[in-house]
Amino acid sequence: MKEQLRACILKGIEGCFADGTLSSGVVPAIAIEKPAHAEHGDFASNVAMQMAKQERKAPRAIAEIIVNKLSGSSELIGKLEVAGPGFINFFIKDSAWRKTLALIAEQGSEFGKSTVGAGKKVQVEFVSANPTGPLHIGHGRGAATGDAVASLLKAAGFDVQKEYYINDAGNQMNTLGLSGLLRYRELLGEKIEFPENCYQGDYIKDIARDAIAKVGDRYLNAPQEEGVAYFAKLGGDQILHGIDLDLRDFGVVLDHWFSEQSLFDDGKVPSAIKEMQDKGLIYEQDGALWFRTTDYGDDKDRVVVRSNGVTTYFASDIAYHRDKFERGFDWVIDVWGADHHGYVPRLKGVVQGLGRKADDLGIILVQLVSLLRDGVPVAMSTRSGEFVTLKEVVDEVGRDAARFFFLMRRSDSQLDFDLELAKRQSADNPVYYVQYAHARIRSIFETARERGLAPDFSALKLELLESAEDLALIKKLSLYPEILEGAAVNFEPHRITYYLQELAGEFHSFYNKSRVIIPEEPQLSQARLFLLDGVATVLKNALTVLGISAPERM
RNA sequence: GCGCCUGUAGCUCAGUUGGAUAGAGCAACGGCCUUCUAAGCCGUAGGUCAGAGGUUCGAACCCUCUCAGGCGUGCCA
Repeated sequence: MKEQLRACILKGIEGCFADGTLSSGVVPAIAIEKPAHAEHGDFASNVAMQMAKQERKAPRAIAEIIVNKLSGSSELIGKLEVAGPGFINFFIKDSAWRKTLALIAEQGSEFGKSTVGAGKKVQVEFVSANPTGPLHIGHGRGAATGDAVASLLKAAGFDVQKEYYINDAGNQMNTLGLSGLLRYRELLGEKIEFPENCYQGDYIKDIARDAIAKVGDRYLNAPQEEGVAYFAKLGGDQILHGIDLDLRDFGVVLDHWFSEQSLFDDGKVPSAIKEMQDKGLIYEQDGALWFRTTDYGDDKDRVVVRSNGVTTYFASDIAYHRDKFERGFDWVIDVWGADHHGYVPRLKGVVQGLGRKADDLGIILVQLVSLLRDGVPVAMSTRSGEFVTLKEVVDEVGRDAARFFFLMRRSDSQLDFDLELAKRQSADNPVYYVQYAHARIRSIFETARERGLAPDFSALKLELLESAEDLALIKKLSLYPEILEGAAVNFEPHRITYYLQELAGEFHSFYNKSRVIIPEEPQLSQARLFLLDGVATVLKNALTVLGISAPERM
């Protein structure tokens, strides 16, 4: 709708140049916005104000000229006004709005999707939690965000792959192995002082028990290194498997799992370091190798290989991101916890060092989640192992509510997640509010059928949809495509949750004011059924893109 | 110290990338079910957009400074 209008205005201005009513010949970028107040029309543009300088005329005068040119020139525009300091207000004809409904019916689940992505290859990497413990609620927000962004980008026409990076190569794996080994020895009767820096959670004991079942006491008296290696492998595999299951229960299915260790096995870490050395981006000092991240705006250079010869996590990251681009991705997106924000400059530096643009790497920072129960904070401490896991949350509130709540806020603002609110089945709870709208519509169709009013959209009289409520709903529906696209390219799934609440609200208002099944007015009934079918389609499309179900009945 | 993020109604948050009289939900108060799902709707009230300057026709949004909170600042991951 906006685009059509934009083309219209452009044609009008060019027309003015052609007949001499305007003279500068310079057309500014035409901004079209949706005014905050209905009396300012469906859309408004400030082109006249933008042209004022070049034209050497008062904005309102320019606006008048354009309005004269435009009036009657399009079947889109019903009424035009010059207002305020020089705005042009556009009132779109109702008939033009109603065309959205036909479009929705025609496109169905495709409605809202676009092709801006043009098939560009994008990778979204998210969660990527260390395989040293189960996913907690913070990972849940990252998972919901990454998954939603991936599916938004897909809807915007990108070719998207979802990847999980497994940090299976650092110190933490030794710690995991040691934790397992100690619990194992403890279970076999040894008295153990369990170190504070080991993983405290009970899942470690489960791993130890599993080991006893598998290998008995084989590692009781074996050299410690062997035991640590064994438990690192066993624990890592089991925990990773559990993570995959938890994610699947949450509705998240990764396309690819990438092992950090494989970078070493395939020699990709040294070759990446060599490339950077050859480019002069890595230098030696104090026996260590440093990457010149300060060339790219970082506070200080960063160590890649320590003086003891061991590579850092950063070295793996260089190799990993180099590998991503070598796999042919045009655009690489990382979803991180906001506590990693300090890594942004150095990784942007790496990407540029690889000969890419800084923007070829997109980074989404996901802020902390505070868990509440009826407004009271739930105590959480990762150190003691008393964290709340994603699985516990999903089991308690359900997948749909959990996903919706995680996506309700901008990812870089902190999130309060109230378990009791998420479970509540009332208007307080936005998930149910939205889903209820969908179920309600389906229920109306059910009732219509029972009463012998079979939907028949072959001879529609859409002009009967003329009430304020009818049109408000239609206008809200026609907004969906641009909302979807904006949410995708800005990595902002919360725009969809807000839109859903607005659309559901518009529907509930409609419902309380308008009747759909009216025996004495079959044509209006059919038109309204057609309208509601469109509402249900858009509700479902938007819920689906967030990975949330649209129930038929509640 | 330096860097990043945040500061909008009592609470939780939006604000279409600089537009017209700053919005929604919750909480509060008052109404609406013999009618297609009350898991719903309507109304009332609520604001120094942290503060101070600046940029311009126009600022919650851009620039500078100040204040408050969070995070980061390792040859850990």
